[in-house]
Amino acid sequence: MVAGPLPAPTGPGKDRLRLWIRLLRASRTIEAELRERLKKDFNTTLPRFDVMAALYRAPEGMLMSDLSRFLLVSNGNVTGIVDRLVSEGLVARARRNGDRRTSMVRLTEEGSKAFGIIAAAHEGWIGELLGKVSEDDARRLTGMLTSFRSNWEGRE
Amino acid sequence: MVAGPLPAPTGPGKDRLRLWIRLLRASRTIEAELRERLKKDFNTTLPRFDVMAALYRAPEGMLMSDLSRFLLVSNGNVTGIVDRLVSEGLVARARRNGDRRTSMVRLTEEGSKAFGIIAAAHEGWIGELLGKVSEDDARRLTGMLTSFRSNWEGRE
DNA sequence: ATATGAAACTTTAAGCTTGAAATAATTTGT
DNA sequence: ACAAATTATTTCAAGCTTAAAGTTTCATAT
Repeated sequence: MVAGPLPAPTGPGKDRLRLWIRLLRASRTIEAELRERLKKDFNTTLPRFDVMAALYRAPEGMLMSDLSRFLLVSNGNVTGIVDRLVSEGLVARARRNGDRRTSMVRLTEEGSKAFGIIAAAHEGWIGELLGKVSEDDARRLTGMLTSFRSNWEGRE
Repeated sequence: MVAGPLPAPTGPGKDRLRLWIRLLRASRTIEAELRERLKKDFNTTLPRFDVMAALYRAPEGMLMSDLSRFLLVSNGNVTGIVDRLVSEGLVARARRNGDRRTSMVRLTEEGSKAFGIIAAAHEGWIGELLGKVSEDDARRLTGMLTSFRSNWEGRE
């Protein structure tokens, strides 16, 4: 996937292939940097951060399946990450009266406080890592990616 | 990381944060689709495909550390993936005369043939998945991401 | 009421991923 | 020549990830 810059293929379809390779390399590069900083500065991981970010935006809580859908990862995956966050006291599962299959997952007070601090650092990092992208280009790129997403969501 | 579309934050730095979120969601969406197709159609995985793609471009072979650097993953990671490819007969390690710490890793004949077939399908998939992105936007986006990369490489 | 099926979640097995520690071979400084 | 540092790689432990199978609970249709 992360194929290379050297031979510069040409021909129909190659432009999109090249775009994909660049996209993937850019996101992997940034992801790797974020992982490292999350580990060094806050002793946490990207998946944990992702889950906490989702929950932070949903004070009333989320179902496991909501988290899974929102984060684009499998059910079983979320189970493990939430288990660890619970054991660290950052997240709580609350059984519901209505449906005993489900539980509302939400940040604890401690989790919310911790996330606030990490999120502030995170936003600063992104500003730094993407600093060379002009505000203008950032908006334009975002627009293109958004239209990609809406096209995509018509699928499946 | 994969934070959401809903509240649409505003303020300085938010444009870049939003860009990053879109970038990550786009690449995860495409990656997930590719994984699934690689599994279903060829019973292989994205990491294996990545390694084979790198080796395909280097008929003379690559060192483990070259692979690691090129693919942006850790050393130990490459060891495992290559081990599995070797056990499947798709890749071979060749001890070198000069430096007995290293070995040249290359595709076997079988591996090269297999990769050719998979790569053709892969290129078709990308064309399909990114089909809604105009050639023009594709080139522009690629350009922006390329300049991001060159800025980045000045770091560390 | 009760079987049938669907939904929400967890568990499992296999593989991916990292950072750190361990091994082995080469290079460098003296 | 030889100790020390460096380089290339593997091993290890912990955690992430998926798809598939299993469990429990709920909804629906007789």
